[in-house]
Amino acid sequence: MEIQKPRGTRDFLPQEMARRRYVENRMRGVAERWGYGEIKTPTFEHIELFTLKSGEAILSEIYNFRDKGDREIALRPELTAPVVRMYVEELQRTAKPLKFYYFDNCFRYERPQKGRFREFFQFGVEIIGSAKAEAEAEVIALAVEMLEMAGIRGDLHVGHLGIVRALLKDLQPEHRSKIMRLVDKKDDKGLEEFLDEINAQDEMKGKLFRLIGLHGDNAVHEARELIGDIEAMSQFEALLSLLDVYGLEYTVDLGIARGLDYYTGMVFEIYCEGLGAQNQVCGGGSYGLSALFGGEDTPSTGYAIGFDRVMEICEAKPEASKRIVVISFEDTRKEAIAIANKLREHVSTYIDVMGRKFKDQISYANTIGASHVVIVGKNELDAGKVALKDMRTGEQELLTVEEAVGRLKGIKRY
RNA sequence: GCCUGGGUGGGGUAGCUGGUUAUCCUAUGGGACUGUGGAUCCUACGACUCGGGUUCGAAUCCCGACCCGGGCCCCA
Repeated sequence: MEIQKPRGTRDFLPQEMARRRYVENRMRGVAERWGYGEIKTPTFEHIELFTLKSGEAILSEIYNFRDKGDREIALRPELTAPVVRMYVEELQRTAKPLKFYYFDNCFRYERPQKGRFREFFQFGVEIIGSAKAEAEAEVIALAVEMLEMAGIRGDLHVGHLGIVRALLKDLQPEHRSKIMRLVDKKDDKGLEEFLDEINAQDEMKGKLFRLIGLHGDNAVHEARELIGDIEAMSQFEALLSLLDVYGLEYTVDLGIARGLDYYTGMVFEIYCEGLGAQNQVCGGGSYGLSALFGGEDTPSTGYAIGFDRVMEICEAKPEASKRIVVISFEDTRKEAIAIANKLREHVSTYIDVMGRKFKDQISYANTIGASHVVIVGKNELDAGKVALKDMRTGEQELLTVEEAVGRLKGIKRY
């Protein structure tokens, strides 16, 4: 019986890895230019980290196990919780704001689908220590630019939980959470039923439905009329005006909600075409998690990009690197290896390891798409030179190794 | 966890109203052409996802598992 990879995991071959690294590096470049520093956290954590954040319900979708020391361990299903844990554990007394980015694999026990795997990759950033609209706007702008660098233009939707929450402030906390979940699901019918069930006032009901239905240019003004002059409203307006400064296009959507209480205000999502049911490539918002993990309250904001979904739709193609193949004969193998080693200081160089004959070596060079071939034969060596052959034109010339290196270094990639 | 479509060599396929040795293309290894590539020829390798059942006989029909795709649920 042949062993297969576990369900929902993937192998990446060199061609695909080249694409992934290319996009990854472009995203890294953006993060670095914006002054964010890379961090790395463990692949596994104590399971409480994730149940504290998301509740016991996530256990069914988590890879967990008991280790030999009888600790309950989980493979990380996301990276925000580990980052905040790291902050609480060792960085609370450092200058704010802290700006981090990460790119790593995460694990969730879910049914695989298009754009959904059991091992998947997230590229994310967190900015820790600021509750200001400036931080929120920066994070959103950074997300958009990162996606643009990957060649992706999505639909940006921005909302603010504080506005809907203010409307619900007199309700019991459990009722509020339940309502936020229903809003997030866009389950209007369920929402209506639940509101009836708890005997919500008609006035509030009406306002709630109007709020979450607001979209587009006038959404903010209408929201202000509905809800009045509250702090969340002002901050949201401040945020939107900053998004204008960044030149971003966005849709106001107060229907973006989160059932979980640690979200503090701004939330945003970016959607793309071509992904089927998993059309969200990026999600983020402002949150307060550190108190939950035993630290001081620290406002933060961040996002995570679904890297695999980005790769699914992006057309970015790295330039193919040039490849050189050194070709030799039975009586010049050793000299050829030495020459190949010199070429390797400057260009990607192959040499036969199959004991192939001359003609088959050229044939192999052809099938792997070598741009040039360096022929090391007795005739050439006697003249102190090698033959450099351009595989595209077929032209060939006698050069010293140094001359050949110079020639190859000057060649543009293609 | 639910609904739905599908699994034939490494890749792509024919066969699938049961009946010889499972078809073809491609890729790969070796060889021929004995220091100049994509060709040609020879040769090798290599599959019915797995397990039950029906049958004289199953790639083909039935059931289950596994895997892949699409949609739900979830989306921290």
